[in-house]
Amino acid sequence: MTVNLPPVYEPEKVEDRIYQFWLENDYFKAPREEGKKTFTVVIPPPNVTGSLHMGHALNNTIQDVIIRWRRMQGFDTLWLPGMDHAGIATQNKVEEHLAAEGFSRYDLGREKFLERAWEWKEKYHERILRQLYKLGVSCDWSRERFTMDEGCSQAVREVFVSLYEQGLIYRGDYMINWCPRCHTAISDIEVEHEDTASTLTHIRYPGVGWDGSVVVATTRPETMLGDTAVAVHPEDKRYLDLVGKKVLLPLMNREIPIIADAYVDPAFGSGAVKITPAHDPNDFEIGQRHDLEIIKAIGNEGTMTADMGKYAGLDRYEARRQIVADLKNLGFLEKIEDYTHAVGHCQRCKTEIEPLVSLQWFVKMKPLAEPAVKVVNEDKTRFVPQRFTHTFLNWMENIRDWCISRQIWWGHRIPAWYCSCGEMIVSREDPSACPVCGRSELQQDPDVLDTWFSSALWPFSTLGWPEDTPDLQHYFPTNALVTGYDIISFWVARMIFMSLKFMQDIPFSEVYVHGLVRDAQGRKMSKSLGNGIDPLDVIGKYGADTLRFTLITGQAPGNDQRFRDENVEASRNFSNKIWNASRYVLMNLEGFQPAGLPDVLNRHDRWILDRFNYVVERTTSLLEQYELGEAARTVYDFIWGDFCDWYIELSKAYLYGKKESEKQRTRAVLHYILQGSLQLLHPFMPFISEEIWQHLPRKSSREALLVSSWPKPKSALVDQTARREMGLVMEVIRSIRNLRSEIGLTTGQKTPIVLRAPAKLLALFQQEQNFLERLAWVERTGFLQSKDKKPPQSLTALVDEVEIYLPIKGVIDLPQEIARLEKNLQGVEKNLAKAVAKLANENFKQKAPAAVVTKEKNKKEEMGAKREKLLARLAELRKLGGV
RNA sequence: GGGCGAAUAGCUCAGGGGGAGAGCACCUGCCUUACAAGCAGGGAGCCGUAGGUUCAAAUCCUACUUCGCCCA
Repeated sequence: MTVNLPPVYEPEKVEDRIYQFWLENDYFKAPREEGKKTFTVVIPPPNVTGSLHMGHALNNTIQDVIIRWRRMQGFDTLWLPGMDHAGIATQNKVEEHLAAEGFSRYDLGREKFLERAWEWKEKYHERILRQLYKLGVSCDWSRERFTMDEGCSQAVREVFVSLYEQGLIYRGDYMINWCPRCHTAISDIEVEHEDTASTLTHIRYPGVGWDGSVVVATTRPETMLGDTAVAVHPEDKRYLDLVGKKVLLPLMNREIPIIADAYVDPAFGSGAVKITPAHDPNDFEIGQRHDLEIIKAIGNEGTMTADMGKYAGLDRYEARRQIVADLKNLGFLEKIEDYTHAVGHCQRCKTEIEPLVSLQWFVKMKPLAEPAVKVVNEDKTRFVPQRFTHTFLNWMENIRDWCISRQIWWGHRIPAWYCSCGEMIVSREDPSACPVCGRSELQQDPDVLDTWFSSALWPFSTLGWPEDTPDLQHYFPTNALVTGYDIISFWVARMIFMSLKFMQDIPFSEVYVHGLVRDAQGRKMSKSLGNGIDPLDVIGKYGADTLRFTLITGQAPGNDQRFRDENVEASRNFSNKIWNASRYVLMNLEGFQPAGLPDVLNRHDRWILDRFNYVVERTTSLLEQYELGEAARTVYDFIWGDFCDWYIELSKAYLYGKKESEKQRTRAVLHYILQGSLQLLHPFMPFISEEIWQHLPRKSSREALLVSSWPKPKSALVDQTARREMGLVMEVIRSIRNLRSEIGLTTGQKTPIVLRAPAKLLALFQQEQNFLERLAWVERTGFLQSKDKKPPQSLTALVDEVEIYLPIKGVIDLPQEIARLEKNLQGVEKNLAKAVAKLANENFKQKAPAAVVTKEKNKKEEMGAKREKLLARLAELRKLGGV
């Protein structure tokens, strides 16, 4: 074969073609082979709101690494892709878009608005798909799903109706979080709390039928209009007499009772708190306990309700100003203090949340949460890293009922219908008539379900549930779920309890949790800061492999990472290194027919094979532990540090030499190692590895790298002797290079050296002479037995028992050489002292493992010998210098 | 207030009970026929502070400091 590859890797000429090649051959398609071990991952469906950001790139790269590796390991592998309709987020986007055209969703009406939303979905769906292709992910596109497609919608309806029938979904007036801008209820976890500088307003409520007054403090004076009680702690002596009496609510002139409730913190403020059941979650609960009236002071627009007298219709903030002013004028204002507290904001639009009481649908959480807690406690579903188990359990154990209705249009409409006779029908099929009165004019509930309701079913709805499909039987439960720690409670927790409820099984056995991708300064990437980096830009500039490798090597489980240009360049350089190493091998492989490893291998071959074998074992074990970053670094170190820096350099002596048998043997090993390296590399850098693989001579011409077999460690390749001997040879070469560099020799200026060593080691270096001279720019090597006389006028170095002499023509720079050796000696003495101290300790000798003690003994001997030699050498030099 | 994480070379970070690591940056020398996106060499760190466990602590435990995140 002829090889004509450019000396710089050009990913843009390779990646699209390779992806197309994979697609055309259906390599990503899960084969569903009966009896074969499966490995399933469902994608965290990206929102169809816009385009993918760096977090998606990380998330999908991690999944692809895992999936490609498992596929190569021979699992029946399914990576199921899809996207999420992202209710509020998408609706907001579409509304923004409409606003730019000058109208609102109400101008359009529900049906037309939904058409626009679907158009939006189609557009961004396409866009996201293209981005995923660019990233190189190996999803089974034939099984792609969407949370609002027919099957998923079917699943949603089945779950809703079934939970309703079991009393686990109910409709009721409860405290919810209302976003006045999105005009919808949102669940507790969609509220982001943020510490805000505010004020604490102290208001005096005068007694009714008794002398005196009670002072209450609030951060939200405007809610006082809806107060229906003042509460104190039952054991608070200051107020014992007052419980049961009444106060007059200023401005509204309403008489409200003083009640006792243990919720009240007697140490806070005056120990008395105003109770507004309609506008505070805790007050609401107190209101339930004491059967208090609920008076809505603030309506859905964030303005004061019609019953609020002169304040009716005012914006809540404006009302606050006026109320405070009025209280002051009327003498009810006690004082105003600065105060910092957490204020809830809408996750989507950052508007301040208004707690409101309203009629919504809820999922009763307690019965669903308990089994979920159980499976996690029993390790049936395992979080990696483990500490995220706490996040999950903490949330699950303190869970409140889940508000699932949303007052928007884009999403799964609630399958409840109302008849004018008062009947409510919840049904799997759209009802045509009221079962009670027979009327056919039924109104479907206008609300849609929380987006997370459908994503909670994702691991089984995508496999065909509620139908009992072959895919569902074969691929469920899934194996790994890969996601960011920010959505453990939103998504992971809900999948677990829904799956337990409807599949009677866990949805996945492992949850790999990754962190955020931040900018180079460690800030969160965000639109408002404008510091986001588009993964497509990086791919355009450096290629997808480079982006992937950067993200993976920056990845420590559960931790955030910074995205820095330097790291991207390092990865790009690595891909170029691989490219050029492969070029070298390929150039030397013309006419080569792979036939496995030769029977006779020399020391260099045995060394690199031993190293490779170790790297296979280590990489595999790191992947099993989800230590993807470490795994990638292990492969990097091997390819660059062992294969390129050493084996390829060693191989040149054979390939450029005359012996045909040596050429053949070396070619076989180069081929073997390159082939194996590409396999280890493939999950991380799929494109470049596949591209090179396609140029590599193979037994079968059709085979693609991504369906080749993941290497397995082989005990036959383990070679301690080669490891030890080559370790020594390499160390000696490094020492010679070091000596040469100390005196400023360039690679062109070759020097003779003399090695002095015990006979058995001398033999090793005589065998390696050619390589040593090549790699250390040596022109002549002299060999001396330990008993022979040392050469004069030389620089020296010591490796193990090998003394290295670099003869110097003319005069050595004595002071410099003495300083160098003294520094050397310092290090040796430090290590020697440590070893001696340890060995002098009886406890150490008794309690430390034998291997450690032996090691320490060897160290002591080695360091002792080294010290002797250095001292002798120093004495010599000092004598020469007359010091 | 409760929980979690981070603190290691100038920078960004791995590692993890027994001789301090990488990449980048920096210094020196090299265009050595795979690669200057490269090669060879080098300097550089009481592994946050204080205690404790241990024969042995950068590593495990406790407290503290600083920074960050989550929950109330």
